[in-house]
Amino acid sequence: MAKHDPSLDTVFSALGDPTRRAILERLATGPASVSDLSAPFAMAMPSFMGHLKKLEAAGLITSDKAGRVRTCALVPGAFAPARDWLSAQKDLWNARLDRFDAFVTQLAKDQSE
Amino acid sequence: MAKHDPSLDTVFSALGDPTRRAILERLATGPASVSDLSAPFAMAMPSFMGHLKKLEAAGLITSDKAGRVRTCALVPGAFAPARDWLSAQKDLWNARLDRFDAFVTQLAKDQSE
DNA sequence: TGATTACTTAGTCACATGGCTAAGCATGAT
DNA sequence: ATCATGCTTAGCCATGTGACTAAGTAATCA
Repeated sequence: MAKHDPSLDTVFSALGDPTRRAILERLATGPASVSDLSAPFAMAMPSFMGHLKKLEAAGLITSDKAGRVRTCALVPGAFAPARDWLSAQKDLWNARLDRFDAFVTQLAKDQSE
Repeated sequence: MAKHDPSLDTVFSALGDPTRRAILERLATGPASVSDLSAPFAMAMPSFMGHLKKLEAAGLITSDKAGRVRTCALVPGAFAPARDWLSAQKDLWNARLDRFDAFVTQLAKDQSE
């Protein structure tokens, strides 16, 4: 496990906001323009752009401007570091359970001798 | 997928800080007291307690005070909501890929006719 | 009893976050 | 050429975050 992966900071922080998660859920079904994305949200454009900026800074989305329309899309595999950290955490936990189990087993064995 | 799960806010936000992730990694190997946990960090006690408070508020850890020592432990399965959201996101993405694939296949078929 | 330990509370501070309005500026439509 | 659209920039404001010091409290040790 990486000691202090700075990308996890931005990724997890970006995911910690419901607006941003909703944007990602929307983008999972396909690319969309900024105004299309912002339509469901009762929020001024600059505020909304701030969220997109964070998602892009975290590497979760890309955006490209054609004419006056900026189109956003998910970056495939961008969730991997987050998923991996959570998996590694789970593995650590299971390893601990195994050690604990071995300890208890040994204890029982010692007592029966 | 839950529409706006507020617990995801606190969980992901809690994970967005390297100090807090390090605390969780340490706790995955077993429970520890506050001062044991704080030892590796060059940080004043109240600052460190703030992190523990956030982890506990997010439901990721529990703590119990016995005498003057507060012992902290991981809450097993507390990562599940975060893992689930990421999985659901991956599924959405794969569903989109499938649709896209079907679309391309159909397109090729139409052209060949 | 008195000192030490292990938090805990209170208060301060700098900066980040998340929202807003107002105004600017290309691009595309008429 | 003019106007509407789709961002974009700039600036403001309230609140939240993460750090600190200093002082307080309760439990244990000598």
